[in-house]
Amino acid sequence: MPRPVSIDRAQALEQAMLLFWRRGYHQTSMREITAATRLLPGSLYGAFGSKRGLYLAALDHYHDGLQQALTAHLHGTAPPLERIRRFFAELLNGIARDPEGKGCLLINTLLEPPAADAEITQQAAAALAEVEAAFAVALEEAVGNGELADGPPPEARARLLMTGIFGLRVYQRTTPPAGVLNDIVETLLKVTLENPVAKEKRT
Amino acid sequence: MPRPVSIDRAQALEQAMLLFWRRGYHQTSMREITAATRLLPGSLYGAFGSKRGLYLAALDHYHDGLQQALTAHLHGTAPPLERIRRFFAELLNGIARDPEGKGCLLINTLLEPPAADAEITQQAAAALAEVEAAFAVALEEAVGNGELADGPPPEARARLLMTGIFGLRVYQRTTPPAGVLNDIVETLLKVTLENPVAKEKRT
DNA sequence: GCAATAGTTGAACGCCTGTTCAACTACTCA
DNA sequence: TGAGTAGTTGAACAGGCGTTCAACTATTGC
Repeated sequence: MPRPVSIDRAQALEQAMLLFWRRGYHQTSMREITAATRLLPGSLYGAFGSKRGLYLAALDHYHDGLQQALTAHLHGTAPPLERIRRFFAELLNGIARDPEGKGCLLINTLLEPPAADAEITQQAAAALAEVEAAFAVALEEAVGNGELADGPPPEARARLLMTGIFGLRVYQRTTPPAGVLNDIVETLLKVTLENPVAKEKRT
Repeated sequence: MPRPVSIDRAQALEQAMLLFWRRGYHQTSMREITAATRLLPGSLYGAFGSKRGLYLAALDHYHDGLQQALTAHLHGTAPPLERIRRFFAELLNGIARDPEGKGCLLINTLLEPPAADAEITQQAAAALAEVEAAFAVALEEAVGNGELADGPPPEARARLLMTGIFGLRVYQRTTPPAGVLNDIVETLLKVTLENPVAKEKRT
């Protein structure tokens, strides 16, 4: 009986997410979103309820993409340390392919000032915690493997890697000279993953 | 001949800085600033020109405070590694004393979305670069000292420490369980400053 | 005591914001 | 085919924004 939905929710979400990513929550106006999505305010409000609702949905959408990246690079069957290295290589790749310097939407969200909106903060933090958990699993595996010597517990090492990613995203905004970010990752992985008294490396 | 200035520029700057720190640039309105400083728009515009001018001045004001902290903790005469450890201890202290989770104004500035305002970004980045330089000096001294074994060059180690600070500020926003930030710093300092093949530690 | 000077005052400006809603439209089922 | 239904449309709303400026006021040098 009713008129069928004709708006492309997924497409709208993608456009809105890109806008929020580029310009942040408060600096993105609903009018910009209506322009980018070619939707009118009414449709947008019908589909997402409010600007905040749209942001939460955009965060979810970003989260989906992140999970795909995790599956592709961190959950594979390659040796765990190599998977971690690949994940960071992919991260650097992403930064290089991001001349606008958008960074990571989740991290941007956490740092976007008020941090007063508990639900939004919580959602971003939870998504990032998944990455940390994936690191911890891979690290534990690596220790079990003999690939990685004992040292700080996997959780501590995972947190250090996360801190590295977070820090990298801040560093990125200082528009550092080329190569600096790569050097940072190299040093970070060296001190975190190469243990001094390491058992023989597999060649 | 003229009527003398009666507004307290320093006090206004301090209040404005606190507001920007707490709520960010775009979410702080001039009206809030007039309320907090008990100044009227005209006086504020007379003294600082624009909201942007006021923000740049607030950034400078924050920078002054940071330089004092650097002098107090990083430029001392204690052994360099100990100075670095103290600086981080002070950082953790500051975070613990910041229940609002304001973080660091410079880092907040870098992550505040558009990053389009080159001058503002530049000013924040320059202030942070001073900290990095101070780390590098202390690290070089430590290597010269024998306190710190060879390893990654001082610049690389300094960048890693900065990345750690940046990452810590993001972590802080996820409202992690108590002790996690301390653990991160501990691990970070361990892997960065304790070299496996280190020469004898001075006791 | 009186100009001259410049800081102070706060109402007002135009613009932009997130959101609403009554009219309209396209579709389905009987 | 026609009634019913719900998605779509976009003008309009109230309120907030950064900023301005003409009137006012406090001070100083003569």
